[in-house]
Amino acid sequence: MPTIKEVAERAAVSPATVSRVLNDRATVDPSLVRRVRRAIDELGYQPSRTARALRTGSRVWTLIISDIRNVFFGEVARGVEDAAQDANLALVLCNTDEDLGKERAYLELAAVERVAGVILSPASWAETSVDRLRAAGIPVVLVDREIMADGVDTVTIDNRASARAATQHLLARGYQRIGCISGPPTVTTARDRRDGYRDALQDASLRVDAELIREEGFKMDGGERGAAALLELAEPPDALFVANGPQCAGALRVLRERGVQVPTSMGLISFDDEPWTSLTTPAISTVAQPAYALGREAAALLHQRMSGDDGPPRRVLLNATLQIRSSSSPE
Amino acid sequence: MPTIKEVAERAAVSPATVSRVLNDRATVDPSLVRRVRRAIDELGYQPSRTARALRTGSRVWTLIISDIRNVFFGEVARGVEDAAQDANLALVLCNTDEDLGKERAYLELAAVERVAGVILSPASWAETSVDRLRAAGIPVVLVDREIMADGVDTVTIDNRASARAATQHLLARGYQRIGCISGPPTVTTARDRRDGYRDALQDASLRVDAELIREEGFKMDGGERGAAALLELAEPPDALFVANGPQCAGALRVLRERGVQVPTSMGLISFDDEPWTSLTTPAISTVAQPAYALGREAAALLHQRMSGDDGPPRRVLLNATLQIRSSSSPE
DNA sequence: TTGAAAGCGCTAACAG
DNA sequence: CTGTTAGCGCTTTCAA
Repeated sequence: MPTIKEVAERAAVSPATVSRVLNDRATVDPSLVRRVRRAIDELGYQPSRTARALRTGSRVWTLIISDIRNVFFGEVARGVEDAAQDANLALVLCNTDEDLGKERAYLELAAVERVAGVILSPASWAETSVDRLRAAGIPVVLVDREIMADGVDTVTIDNRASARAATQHLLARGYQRIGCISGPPTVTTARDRRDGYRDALQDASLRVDAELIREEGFKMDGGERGAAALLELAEPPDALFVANGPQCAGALRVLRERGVQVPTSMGLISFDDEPWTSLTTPAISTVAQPAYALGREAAALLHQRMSGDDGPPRRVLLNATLQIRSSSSPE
Repeated sequence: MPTIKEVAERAAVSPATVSRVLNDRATVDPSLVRRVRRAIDELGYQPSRTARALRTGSRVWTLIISDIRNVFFGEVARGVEDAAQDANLALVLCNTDEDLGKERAYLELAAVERVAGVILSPASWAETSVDRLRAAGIPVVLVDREIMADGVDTVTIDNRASARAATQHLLARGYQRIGCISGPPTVTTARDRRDGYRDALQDASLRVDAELIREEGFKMDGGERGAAALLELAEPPDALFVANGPQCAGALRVLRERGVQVPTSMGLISFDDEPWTSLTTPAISTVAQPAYALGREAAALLHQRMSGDDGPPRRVLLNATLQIRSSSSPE
């Protein structure tokens, strides 16, 4: 791998001049520019990002998501990725699998590497800390989920309102006793979606029955456990509101196994409009989140912060939409 | 952020000694070690990986996958990730979305960054080139798919044999006219699965009808197009062999829209045992790939190469298994 | 066993 | 406009 020095020698200029050409500084004589460019081509020279980073700081963003198998985060990642490419930044993707230990390690790594910015979908509201990053002056944007510490930019949807709308939809269709499978209350999306569910019941002057609410892991097996528990109730629900896509797959599997008919014996609506939700029989009603847009929006915010914007922390809300299909119509 | 120099001053030693302690060189006096360790703790010192990389090369692996929304690659990534963590290496994940331009950019980036190793699921057999990496002495392992250039380690399943087994299964169940939806023939998995399908027909002394083979993109819309085209044939198939998970979702959507009954009017078997395949009605028979294991295996191979193993190129084959469900039983 | 010094490849001040 | 010089933070000779 040729270095800047070799290019300089070949072009018979100093390394500084090569550096200027490389960085499009206007103050170089056109004839020298040409000579340098030629030397670069002939040698197939590529500046070392490592060396450059040592001087100027990195051109890398870190995106830390909490579950790579959840299609939602895949879409978020694509949004961030496209934005990063537009901004000529490299993107490092990390997956915590909802594990606080892994998350800590990745945050630490980002701090140590002095990356240019971090987009994070935190594994927990109370325990996830971005202090190390902020202390190091690295801008952080949260996506999808929030944390306790304030002053951090976030991009989310209005989870509570969307959950409420979804639950109201079930009620409007005539379901009477609605169960809720949500995620760990240590995660804001889980908490907010559960609260939105409650809101809807209260709007309808229905009692909120604690045994109808199951807070399980945000993965497939969580949905399985939640559905199993609700079915075993003395008075089981006649409809289910489920708080994320993987959980919905799990819940559906259990309903199938036990021969519970959807939507007649059990109505169903879930967060996350994964591709397969329109393929089951019946097709599943969902809350469709603008996942790609969430990613892009978070990236845009991060970019602003990198460019020196130090205005007050922003909280961007995007709109989710109900995707009504047959799983939520009793007849 | 404190530097090695500040630690050295505080411990009243030279930076060289701090470096030795940092790297567990045996040749440091125990009392000095203690002093240095203390200084490190007190300052909260963390060595800069950037600076270190400039001297010693990076401790980063790059994993380049071709479609982040495909659950299969999510599992592969988890396998690589866990292995990387065990080996105390950072992992950078890149997604090409099957785009050769993006792929080229990521490969270039990996070369320029002089990463410690690359695991790649190439977007194309003929056009993907790892020459830049190999010229730079960076070890490469291919996962899931192969490329034309030889001498590169690969970890895959036996796609041809598995496709053949899947098609044979449909034949054994009595389907007579089997259609094939595969991916772009520029990708080895697509080509091999198509060939395996052909093998099965030939084994059964059936004519291979070219119009029954659709080679589309490896994403959902590819499956939609393939299924639509096959249904419009003068003599449409009575069963479908589909070459990947996203395509299967697309194909199924089209069958639904047109009211084609699975498995009675149309048998179905597909590669990739995605979580939802057991949830549709009927549940879908699949070729289950050991995705996580593929990732781990590729990582293990890369690790060997990093450790100086320069034996002949290896070709690791893992076993896939048929997951038979109701979509492939005509009665 | 330890320290001084050089250098990884690049950029930025400062002269000229 | 250009070159010289210094230095980013670390590791690694080489001497002592």
